[in-house]
Amino acid sequence: MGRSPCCDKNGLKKGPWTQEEDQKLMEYIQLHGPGNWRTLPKNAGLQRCGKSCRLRWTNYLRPDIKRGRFSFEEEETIIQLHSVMGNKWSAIAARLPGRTDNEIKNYWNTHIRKRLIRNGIDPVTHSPRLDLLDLSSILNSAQLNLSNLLNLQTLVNPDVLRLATLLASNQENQDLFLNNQMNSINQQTLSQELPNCTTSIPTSFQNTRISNQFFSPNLVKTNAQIIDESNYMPQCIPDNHDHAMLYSQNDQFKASASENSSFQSSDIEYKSNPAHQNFNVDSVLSTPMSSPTQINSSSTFVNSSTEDETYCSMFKFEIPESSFEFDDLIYS
DNA sequence: AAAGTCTGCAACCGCTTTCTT
DNA sequence: CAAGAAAGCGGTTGCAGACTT
Repeated sequence: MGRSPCCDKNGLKKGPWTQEEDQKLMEYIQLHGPGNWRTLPKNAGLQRCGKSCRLRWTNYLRPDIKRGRFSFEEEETIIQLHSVMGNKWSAIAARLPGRTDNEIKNYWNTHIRKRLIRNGIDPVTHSPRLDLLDLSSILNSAQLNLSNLLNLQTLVNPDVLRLATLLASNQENQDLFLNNQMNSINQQTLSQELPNCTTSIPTSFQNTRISNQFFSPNLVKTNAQIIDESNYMPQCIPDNHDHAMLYSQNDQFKASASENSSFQSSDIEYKSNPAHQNFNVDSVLSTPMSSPTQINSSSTFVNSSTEDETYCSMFKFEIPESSFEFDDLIYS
């Protein structure tokens, strides 16, 4: 069947609306209400097609539209809903009173999407972009070298062995390995350990798991600065023994930690999200820096805000000496 | 200061879904 | 039930203003 565009007719105006046109449209709708868009332009004295009038009304002139910058809460809602619904802008807009689907779509494309990409998060899947992972530091490790892997083949996780065969291979294979490694550790090694999060668990895997399972409903977000910029990238395996990074697979949290913490409690500002019911930063900040900090669902904080719109949340914790042993990769 | 480039967003396009006759 | 119109929807475009060179 197909329909020709409603604005194809000669004489109908296109492009930005003038104040006079807006006024005519609003006055008409105030008198007659919205709807019947086909006849509306003629009756209202507008040289526009009905569709153009409808869009102008629904996206701009409607009295219940909230204008202005999106709040943190709105942005969090958009990200969370998008992770579930994808590009269903109207469905997302239905849960954000006063915001139109067009506005949310624009905001996503111009702000949120870019920020997620910048932070190493795939805006489509809301997962970390493992293609950005740099394996070089891992592979240069004395404990994680090729000979070790091959010598221990009877003990280690089969996925680790796969690494040995993939060392000279391409990035895609490396990604595959890491995905498998993460999944197997998440689902098998850690299943009995959580939610206590003992420090015997390889820290990076431990927190990847935690953030997904326990923190995602309680998003805390603020302007934040990464402590160690050089290490701010999606990374699941500690790059050395006293520093590790973590992030969640759905952009709910990102964090980094260092045994030689470069920040002190007094340096940290934090904001709590009202939606985060169990937020309790004091318990973390009161924990002596020298003692291991156990992570639990009520222990989060964020670094001080910066000019940059790099949003992230951070967990502070310490990694015990030599916590990341090669044995950590062995099935328990 | 001028030209070029980037960014944000309103508006449009065309396809799909829903409604009306 | 079918056909056509209206409305809904998501992707894309174009332009004004901001920013950079």
